[in-house]
Amino acid sequence: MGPLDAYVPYLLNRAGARIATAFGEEVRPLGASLQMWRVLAALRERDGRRMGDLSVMTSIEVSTLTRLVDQMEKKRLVERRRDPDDARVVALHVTTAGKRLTRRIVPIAERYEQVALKGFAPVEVQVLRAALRRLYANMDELYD
Amino acid sequence: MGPLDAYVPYLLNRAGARIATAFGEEVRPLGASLQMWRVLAALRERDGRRMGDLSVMTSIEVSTLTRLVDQMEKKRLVERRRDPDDARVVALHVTTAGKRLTRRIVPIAERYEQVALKGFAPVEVQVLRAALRRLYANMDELYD
DNA sequence: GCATTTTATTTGTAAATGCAAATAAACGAC
DNA sequence: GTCGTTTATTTGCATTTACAAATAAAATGC
Repeated sequence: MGPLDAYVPYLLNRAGARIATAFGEEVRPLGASLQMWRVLAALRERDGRRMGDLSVMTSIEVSTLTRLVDQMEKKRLVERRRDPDDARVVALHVTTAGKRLTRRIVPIAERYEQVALKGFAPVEVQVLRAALRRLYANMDELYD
Repeated sequence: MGPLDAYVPYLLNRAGARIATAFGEEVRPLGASLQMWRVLAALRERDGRRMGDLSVMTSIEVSTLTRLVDQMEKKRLVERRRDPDDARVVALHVTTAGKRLTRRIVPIAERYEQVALKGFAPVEVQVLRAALRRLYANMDELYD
């Protein structure tokens, strides 16, 4: 193996860690955390997702997610609702306060993406997105 | 903001989390963790790095790193040595056992990169590396 | 050279995390 | 319809993590 800074998993982690830390600091004053934002963002796309699906989407372990959602419920950002058709599943719904907070974070998130991608041509961004999706899908195969 | 799976920080985190988890499971039977590997990899490149530099390189918070190094010392993988010229700094040195473990992990790490990049043309890999470095550097500017 | 500030690491402590076990509901076989 | 199995979520508990304060040594100003 060559130098560390040619090792893709390293570069990936390093870039991800830096964005995550910076973003987390930015949303803390709003009473939110990066992980909370991930949940809100997933629900913004489609409300009423179940815990398990949220766990997959956000890459947050289910047990961690349970406790994170506990906090978010205390803050009245989301609401747990038992699925009437299948009482095992819990669906998460964003409250009005949750939507308000989401609206405040969205522009911050947009700005972060812009900063991260400063100097990238639109094509380059597309290529990067495609590469990251592909990389993720490749790792999938290890789970069979 | 559009769909989540077009949001680069999301794609970045998702891909990174998946590699990290899978890799961590793989090295656990060897008595190592992903974070330990990061330290070993950084020292493989240059032995005797100081704690602060290791923290930056590995994206592990210094206080977390201290405790991680405690464990690694207990396992006799590394050794702390005070710098004789500047008694504030602690330099980390890999032991023989540490080198042995490193040699066992390197092929696993190589395999993981190969799996992650399966189907990528060499040029595409280079473009990805460049993009990730650039993205990291862009985030740098937030720290001024 | 002494006091002040800066730099490097560690420690205290609370919060976040992850695995495994527990709970609870639905499904399937019979 | 009951029993064993699978699926979804939560809880118990030990580990990891991070922020802030503490320690300790060097550099700086005077």
